[in-house]
Amino acid sequence: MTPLDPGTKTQILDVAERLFAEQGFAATSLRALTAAAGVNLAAVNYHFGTKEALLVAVFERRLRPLNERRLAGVDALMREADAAGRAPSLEGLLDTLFRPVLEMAGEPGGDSCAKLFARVHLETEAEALESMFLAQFCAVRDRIMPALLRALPDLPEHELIWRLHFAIGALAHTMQSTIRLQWLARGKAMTTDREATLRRLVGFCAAGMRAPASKEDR
Amino acid sequence: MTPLDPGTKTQILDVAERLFAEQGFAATSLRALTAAAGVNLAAVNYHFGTKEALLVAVFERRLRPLNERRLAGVDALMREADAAGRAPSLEGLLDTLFRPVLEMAGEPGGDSCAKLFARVHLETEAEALESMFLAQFCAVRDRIMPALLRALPDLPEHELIWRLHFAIGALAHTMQSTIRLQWLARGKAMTTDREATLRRLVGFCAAGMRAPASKEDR
DNA sequence: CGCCATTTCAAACGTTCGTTTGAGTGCAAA
DNA sequence: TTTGCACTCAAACGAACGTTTGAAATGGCG
Repeated sequence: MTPLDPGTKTQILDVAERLFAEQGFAATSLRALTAAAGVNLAAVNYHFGTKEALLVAVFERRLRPLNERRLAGVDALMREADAAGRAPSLEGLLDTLFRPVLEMAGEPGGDSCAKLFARVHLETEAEALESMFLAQFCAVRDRIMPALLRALPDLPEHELIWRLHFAIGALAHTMQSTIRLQWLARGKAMTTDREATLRRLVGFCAAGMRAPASKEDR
Repeated sequence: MTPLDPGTKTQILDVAERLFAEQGFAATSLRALTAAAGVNLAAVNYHFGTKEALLVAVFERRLRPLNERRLAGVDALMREADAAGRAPSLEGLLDTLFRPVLEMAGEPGGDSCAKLFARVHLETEAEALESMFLAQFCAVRDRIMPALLRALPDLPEHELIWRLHFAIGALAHTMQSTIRLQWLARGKAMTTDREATLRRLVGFCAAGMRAPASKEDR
């Protein structure tokens, strides 16, 4: 195994992330996967144990650095805000939450993982996956929620939860694929530049989160 | 088959919609499906042809009346606006777009279909499904887009497309299940009343769509 | 009743699945 | 050179899959 050779394990992870994203977890057979990866069929079970454990490994490889960047971003924004004696900026927090996801989508293979991410975000393919997922995101949630509460001091917490829920939905739907967007545009060319997408997403969600709460819900 | 007996075909549709939503299409076997429905294994192939055709039938049963209600709603709003000589209300249009989905989720079995709907919205399980899907939604898109353009006359069309995309994401994520919301709330009880959810969703998306476009994108 | 079309049924079809096995390979340390 | 270990490989395992088949029910109609 030379430095250029990614190695069997990495090769499996790369192909798995692509095929799982394209066809879904249950619809992707280990035979097709290992054939596409150019490795032996038994290699998956040797290196990862089971197919389900492979799915968990695919996610962990991407999610760990992604959420670390998010946490570091929130911390930096909070330090800045504390130093200046003011609340953190809503746009800054949303940017910190969204940017690592869009940046991951720009890495080689990351676009597949972003799609897969959006998929599994609403599937319960594996129970082991669900627990890993929740563990990964708990830290982000617990760190960003107080920050958002400070950025939006007039918003009741349960309203903020709903709106963050909506914002995550907008992010997930954006990550899923650009096919729906293209369809929505009826063939009209759309710019899918990362910074522009991020700016639009942040702008949309920031405005939505700042909307005055209806008096029935206040 | 008495009037109380839903009949084999309906029974299959009901159970399929539930199981597909809970476990996914590929992960649901026809054996488990027919056993849960209390019908013979061969009944699916007899009544629907293939498993894939069953999935299409599951969707068509729900989507047709849903999109008819949407179209009628947009037409009514446009007639009102034309009669009064003003633009249609953005909140009204979003309500018309979202309400039939939330109402379907309130019907028996409709919650499953809403989940399934959100799932397949980002899966490409079947090619026949994709074409049925697009055909169903083309009419809605082509009818509501000009209405939204009139409600937001200052917004460039490509900006509107992006923002509608985000709004659909928020809707889809809301429909998927309340589990993620509960997790976000860290166990704090959340009201999931339909009208309140609708009001929040409409308010969030209306504010997001009305946000001034950043000068880079104008 | 007897006829016919529709529907149900148990059984089997061939295929593909995830996983296991045991022999074989290459390589670094002893 | 020999031992040990990490890894790869072809082959096979039993189970489960979607689908097909042909016979048995079912029920309305002359």
